[in-house]
Amino acid sequence: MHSPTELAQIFREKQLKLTPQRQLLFGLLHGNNAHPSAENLFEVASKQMPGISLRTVYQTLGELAEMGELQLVDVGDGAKRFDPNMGEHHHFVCESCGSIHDVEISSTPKIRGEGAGYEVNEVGVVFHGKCTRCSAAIKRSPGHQAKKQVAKTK
Amino acid sequence: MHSPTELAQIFREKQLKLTPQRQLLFGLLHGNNAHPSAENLFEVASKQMPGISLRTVYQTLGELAEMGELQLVDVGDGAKRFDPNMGEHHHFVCESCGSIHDVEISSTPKIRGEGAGYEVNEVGVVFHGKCTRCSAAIKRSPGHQAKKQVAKTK
DNA sequence: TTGTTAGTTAGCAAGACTTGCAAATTAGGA
DNA sequence: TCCTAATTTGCAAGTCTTGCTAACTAACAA
Repeated sequence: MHSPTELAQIFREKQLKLTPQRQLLFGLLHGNNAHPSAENLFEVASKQMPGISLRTVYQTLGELAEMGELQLVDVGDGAKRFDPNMGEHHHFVCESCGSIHDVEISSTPKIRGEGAGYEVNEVGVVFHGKCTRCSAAIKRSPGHQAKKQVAKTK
Repeated sequence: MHSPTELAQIFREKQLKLTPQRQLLFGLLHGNNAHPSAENLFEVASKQMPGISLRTVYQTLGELAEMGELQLVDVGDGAKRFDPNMGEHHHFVCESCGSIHDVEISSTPKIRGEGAGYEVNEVGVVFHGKCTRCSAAIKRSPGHQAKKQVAKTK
């Protein structure tokens, strides 16, 4: 996604208003590689701007996604995640702490037997496993699990 | 997933009862490659057994999934899909009609730069595009889209 | 065939995540 | 400073799923 400054420019050109809520969110999202959900962002935003509405967060995220500034990531835990990294990449989901990491893959998989005739526009790859931190934590203290960080009971 | 007969055997061994509801669902799922949602199955089941509860469908699907008889597929359209095909395979989602197809891939993608040290347990690959039928339909009548089959407004 | 009981089903309420709607605000130009 | 279209809010409502519990029944013994 573009920088907050560039986004301001883009919004101005589109006759969209540069509200404090939007500016705050631009800042929170820029360079954010934590793959936050709308709720996550709302919590953080609320600290800097008490009173901001969750509805506004959803609204803004939706607009940015529609403008191609954000990528929606769905790891099947119930809530959609927003990723400002628009470069081609895939995701690793830690089944222990729930964290999501951007990863690159050696080569994009292809459907075997092209006879199928599918017209592929996009390929999504999601790895599930244990992240470096959790994997190490388990080795350190067998029998114990790292605490959930982004835990979701879904 | 095992055949209805085999499942009956497995359930018996586990002291689980062979209710008509379960037997009906075993039959509806066996060999089903349509990737139905709980609601989908409920609709079909209701025709053969009016009065069956959606709650029961969820319950049974959950049990089968837990027993490793079903695979949960999430294509991000809101509802979980159930796939009795437990063999290693991936999915193609038609963005035109919403249908989901099982596909095999030429080679499982790997995370680039193993230095990351992730412990991968599972890799999910989802292709998005147009299925053979929809792709052909578009060529036949430009400007028109095939009707949604498994449409979801999510 | 009947009785017993642990396992099941059916309903309904409730929870999580989103979105639609309408009234109240406000950014930004005149 | 004034105006107006764009925004923000709060709340209701919708979708998918699960928790809870009373009523029911498959499975087995007598």
